[in-house]
Amino acid sequence: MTKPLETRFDADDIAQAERYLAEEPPAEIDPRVERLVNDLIGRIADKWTLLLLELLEEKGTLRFTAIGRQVDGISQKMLTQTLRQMERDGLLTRTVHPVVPPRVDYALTPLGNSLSAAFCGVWVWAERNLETVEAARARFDARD
Amino acid sequence: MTKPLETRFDADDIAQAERYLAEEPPAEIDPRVERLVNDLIGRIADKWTLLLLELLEEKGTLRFTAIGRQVDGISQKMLTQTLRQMERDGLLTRTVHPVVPPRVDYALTPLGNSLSAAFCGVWVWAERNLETVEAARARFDARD
DNA sequence: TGCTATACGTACCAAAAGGTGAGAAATGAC
DNA sequence: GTCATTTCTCACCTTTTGGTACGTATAGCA
Repeated sequence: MTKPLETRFDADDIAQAERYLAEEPPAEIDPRVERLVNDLIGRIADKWTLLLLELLEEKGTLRFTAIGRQVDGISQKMLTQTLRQMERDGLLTRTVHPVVPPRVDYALTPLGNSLSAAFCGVWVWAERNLETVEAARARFDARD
Repeated sequence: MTKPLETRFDADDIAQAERYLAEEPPAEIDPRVERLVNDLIGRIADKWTLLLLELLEEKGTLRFTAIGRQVDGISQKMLTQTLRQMERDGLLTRTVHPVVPPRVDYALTPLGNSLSAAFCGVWVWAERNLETVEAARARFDARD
């Protein structure tokens, strides 16, 4: 996280996340739907996806190399792959400007913004409980 | 998801998630902390961790084989590995009963519960936007 | 005297994920 | 003419991940 949370999540994002949390869940769940949801969770719960989501939420529209420079440790291959996947899932738009050298802009869609907002609580949790987790690990590793 | 969300997240969980969302974020972030948070996110944003978290939140205390039976597709090895990792991170407790045959109970700690609550918004998002994502994929795959 | 049940550890192997480096395509700067 | 620029794709290789199968300990039961 390069900026405080308020830079990345505005009042609307937080309001939407709260609406999600307050909302009535569906009464019964089709096992077929269940499988698809687990599948979807498996897809979006990916390190690079999460980091790109966060970055684009914070910075808005960015081009390929700019993203690469700002996400520490990502290889070009992973960047291309993750962006393509997110585009396929409808999380971001990819705009190719037919100029030379090529210029491609990436930006979150409303769907991408809503996912980012949904993850807001997880980021906050991670920030708040970082030390607790570190301490738990130290304790675990210490006992024999 | 085998049960509606209200089965897994009670009013307290949701209230806590809302408190997270409403809360003031820290003003500035140490790059060292940033690295650790990204690291932590990478660790918990794992398919099996998420599914175990969900299951234990829903069912409470469970023993090893019971978990294995209820999480579709997990191998014994992955189950052991994921449980051990979660225990190390302080997300769950492992209680060995010295009986024969052995009996080991797993249950979430308050920290585990809070993480589960933090993921509440993501589950809701996945449920609500499943069809949107599927449609986006179909559209993406269709255009040559 | 086997046989079963439970919760693993471990060794070996296959599959998947990911890194690296080359190349492609077109144009403006030198 | 050639060099850099940008956004990739592709092929090759290494690393990581995960599956399978087998071993272990021990009390109760037939």
